Amino acid sequence: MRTDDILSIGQVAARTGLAVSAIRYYEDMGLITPMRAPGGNRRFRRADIRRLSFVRIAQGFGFTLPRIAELLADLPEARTPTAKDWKDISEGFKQELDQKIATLTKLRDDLDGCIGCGCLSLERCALYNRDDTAAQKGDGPRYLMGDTSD
Amino acid sequence: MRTDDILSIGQVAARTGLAVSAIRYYEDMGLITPMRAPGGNRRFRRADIRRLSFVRIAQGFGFTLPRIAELLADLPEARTPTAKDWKDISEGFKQELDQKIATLTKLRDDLDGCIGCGCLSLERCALYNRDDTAAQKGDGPRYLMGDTSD
DNA sequence: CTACGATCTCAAGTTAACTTTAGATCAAGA
DNA sequence: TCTTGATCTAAAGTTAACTTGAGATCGTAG
Repeated sequence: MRTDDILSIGQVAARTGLAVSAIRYYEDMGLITPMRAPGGNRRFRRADIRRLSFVRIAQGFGFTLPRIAELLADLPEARTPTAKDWKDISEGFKQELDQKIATLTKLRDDLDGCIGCGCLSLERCALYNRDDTAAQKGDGPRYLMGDTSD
Repeated sequence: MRTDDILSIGQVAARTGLAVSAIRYYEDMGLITPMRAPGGNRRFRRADIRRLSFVRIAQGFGFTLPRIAELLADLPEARTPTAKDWKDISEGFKQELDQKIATLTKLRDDLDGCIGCGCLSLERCALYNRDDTAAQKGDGPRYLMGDTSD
């Protein structure tokens, strides 16, 4: 009994942890384009499963489905892109990732500082007070991490 | 003309980039509890603004408002928590952050590898094919990064 | 005191991302 | 062939996170 690398929607659901309905929805949204059996049933190749993996991960970081669709449309199987096109696209995404990583890391490190000092209150600690001096000196200071403007 | 550290909802909206309606909504959800002027208008202290910052950042990483409310309820101004309580809570959040950072970093690095090799197709590259050998040898392999199960 | 923009509350509407329902068809074992 | 579970489509329902609208009140420059 071989799995043969071609899966039904139920099998894909089991492997990815996604609901069958969600997988169909993603197809409607253009995130995947599974093949069809003669009878009409969807047939998933491994590439489809990988795309679904990517969807789940990206979604966990706040990317919207349209944005993910863009990334998936551009990244693999793009038709005759120049090397530069490819690189530009990937780099753009990479920069987004870098940005997110930086913000998250900062958040974590601020938290680390807070835990380390044992003050029991973020109100009086690193995460919240790193701008205290700056705040004294004017009208529109930008507090906190990475200038999300407060 | 001092800003005096107490702001109206409109000023907070201007500083944070949030819509006035969103700020009111966050109050309904229990994320902030601004003071009130005698007439009933909301008055925001800097602590409120910081909480709103935190909301925006956490939201950008896919945390839900109820989850953020939990974090905000537990982290600052908790009433008489033991040092251990505090630490446990913070560490839990820190672990979530670490996890997310790890996943993101991996995603980025995989992407880096792909760009580096110039193959022009993720289909044949690191991000997608790191599991090829494992896939050959069985029935339920877990592909891709960090075992999100496909 | 009088405007008039900023806020207020409460209720209803919107959007994204799915899920559920209904009724029909596919697929594989007994 | 029959039956039973998996899939199919299309449409309607759900939930989170807001926004919009209506009508009243606040608050401050003039």
